[in-house]
This record gives sequence, structure tokens and C-alpha cells, in this order.
Amino acid sequence: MLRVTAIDPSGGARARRADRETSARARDHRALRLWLRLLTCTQLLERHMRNLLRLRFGTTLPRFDLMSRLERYPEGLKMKELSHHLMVTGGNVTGIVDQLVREKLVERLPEPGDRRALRVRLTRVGYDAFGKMARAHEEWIVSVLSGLSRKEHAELFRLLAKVKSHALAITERKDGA
Amino acid sequence: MLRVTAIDPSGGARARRADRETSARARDHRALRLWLRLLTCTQLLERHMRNLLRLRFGTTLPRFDLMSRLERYPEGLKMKELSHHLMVTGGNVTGIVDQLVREKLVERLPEPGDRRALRVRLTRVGYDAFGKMARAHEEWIVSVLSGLSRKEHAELFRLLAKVKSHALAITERKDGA
DNA sequence: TTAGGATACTTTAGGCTTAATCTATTCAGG
DNA sequence: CCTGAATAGATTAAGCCTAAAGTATCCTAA
Repeated sequence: MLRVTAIDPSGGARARRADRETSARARDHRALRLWLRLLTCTQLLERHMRNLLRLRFGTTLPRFDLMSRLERYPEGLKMKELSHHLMVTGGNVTGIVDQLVREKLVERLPEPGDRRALRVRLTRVGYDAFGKMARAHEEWIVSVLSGLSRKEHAELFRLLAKVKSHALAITERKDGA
Repeated sequence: MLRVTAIDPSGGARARRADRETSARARDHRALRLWLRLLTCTQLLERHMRNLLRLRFGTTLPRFDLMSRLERYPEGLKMKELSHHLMVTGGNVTGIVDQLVREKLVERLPEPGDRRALRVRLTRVGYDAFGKMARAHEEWIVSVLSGLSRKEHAELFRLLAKVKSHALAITERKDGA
């Protein structure tokens, strides 16, 4: 690492201050570039998935995600639970479920014991349709991430976990305050 | 690495086939989990930025991104160029620029020598407003990514570059076909 | 010079997403 | 039992985003 201050021939406070500012700016710049790259990567992959889902199955990512979540819960999920799992607002879930109900892919059932709540579940047709899409989707993901070695996969996974937990800590702190 | 086939006591083709399928499924599962984590991370950070931009400056991420891009080009950018830089469709850029023009933060200028084209540029007011936001934005980013060491920053940056270039190769191949 | 294709931008229709607000139901305390 | 706060979900208004179609301009080549 280059330590300018240690060998700085001019040696004054002004030079040290400039160096500190340069370092701080370099650090900011690195963080910003990392964030932009993260954003670009995700957008690239997301766009790829959206296009494939639209072209091959005439559906969208939000619909796919919702069905994907339901597939893991054969007994269904309440709207509230879906909203939490998918990290979107309740109104959003209402709209997507509306469409899927119209297409007979999911159904709304009354929740026994709570007349406010509804239980959303895949229909038989929805279950079968999702199975086909899920197999293709997994292949696409494997393919688009195949540029990384197994070791790199694991390392990326680990680093993202760290980013995630730190981000969660920060956002929750702000939300709570 | 565990090599089951080498010490498999049952030794039959069926066992090897099952093992291969299990490995394939495990690989799919890893890729899928990595993708979901990438998506979650980005959404978390993006939501954080959106909230801060809205609360502190009453603006949105797309508007900020557009101004951010313009700030690097004092002579302005054509709509087409903006659309390419921001990786969104032209129609989308039209809408966002419309708003920013209404708010006097950017201006549309005729492009000399091509009456089809327009040059979009930050106004003086827009330039000043963006400066304030950009400084805050950089602090937020540095803070939300501060859970990683400098080494981890660099490693994450490298891995994402690899994901990005591989994804670009795949999507461009499909687009071209 | 002039027709045609290409290019830059806008418009339109439709889906996703949010924050804020509304309705119906549940639940806890008096 | 009743009242008021809390909760589940739906609705609304507004912004983002896309694909497709439309308009004006440019360019090339016959």
C-alpha cells in the first residue's frame, strides 16, 4: 500500500489533509462503484428472466415469484404472509392474486376462524403450470450463473450474506427510530 | 470433494445415476439460492435508497439516476444516449425528462445538425440540487456497504464483474439469434 | 430528386409498485 | 355487552417501466 504521508517531501498539514480527503473520496468512489455494479448485475439477470418468462410462458416475474412461494405451502398462505414473503405491499399482492385467480392458477379460500383473512392456494392447474415453468427457470439460472466456479459461487454467496445482514441492521434501525 | 462413486458399496448403475441427479439438483439449488440472495440484497439496498431519497429530498431513484448521468456530461446527452446509459427504454426517459423539465431541473435543447434529436442538460438549479443529493447519497452507500472489509469489497466487485460479463454474453447471444 | 429504409423521439396501453386511505373484522378493557 | 384500537385485506392515485405503434427527420441510392 502506498503511504504518501510517510515519505511526503512537503510534509505540511495541507498535504496531509489533501491526502485524507483523497482517500475518503476514493473510498466513497469504491462503494459507489460496487453499488452500481451490484445494481447492474441484478438488473441484467432480472431482465433476462423477465424476457424468458414472457417469451416462453407468457407470464411475468412477480406472478412467477408468487406462485413459487405458494408451491412451498400446499395448504396455502394468507395474503399478509404472501406480502411479507415477497417483500411487497399488501395492495400489490391483491392485484397479482386477482390476475392469477382470473386465470384459474390460484384460488382464494376463507380462513377458518378469522373472517378478515383469506388463504391463497395454487389450484391443480396452477401447480402443474408452475412445475413446467420452475424447471425451465432453474435451467436459465444455472446457465446465467455458470461463469462462476463452485468456489466463487460460495464466496459470492457469503459476501452477499454479509451485505444483506448489514443492510438489514441499518434499515431496521432507521425504521425503528 | 466427496466422490461417492469411488467408494460406493452398492456400485450399480442405478446408484450412480441417482447420485448424478442429486448432484445436479444440488447445483441447481445452489444457483437458485445465489440468485435469490443477489435479488434480495439489491432490493434491500434499493428500497433503502428510494426511501431516503423520498424522505430527505422528495425525489425518486430514477430521477436521481438520470440527473446523476447528466452531471457527468456538462454539454448534455441526447435522449437516445440517456436511454442507453440508464438501460431503460426511450419512452421511459421521455416521461422522466418531462417531469424534470417541469421542475426546471433539466432542459431540452435542440441538437445542432439533427432536427430529430434533442440534447438534455442539467440547469443551474438542477446542478446545484443534484450536488446536495449526491453528497448525501454517497454517504448512505458507504454506510450501507461498510459491513465489508476493503478486501471483501474488492472481491465482491470482481465476482460481480464476472457475473456481469457472463450474463452479457448470454443475453446478447440470445438477442442476436 | 425522390422513394425507401433507418433513426430519434413520443405516445399509448398495460402491468408492477408504493403510500395513503377505506372497510370489515377481531380483540382487549371497562 | 360495548367501545376503541389493532389487524387483514381492498382500493386509489401516482410514478416507473415496457413493447408496440406513430411522427418527424435524415440518409442513401437509383
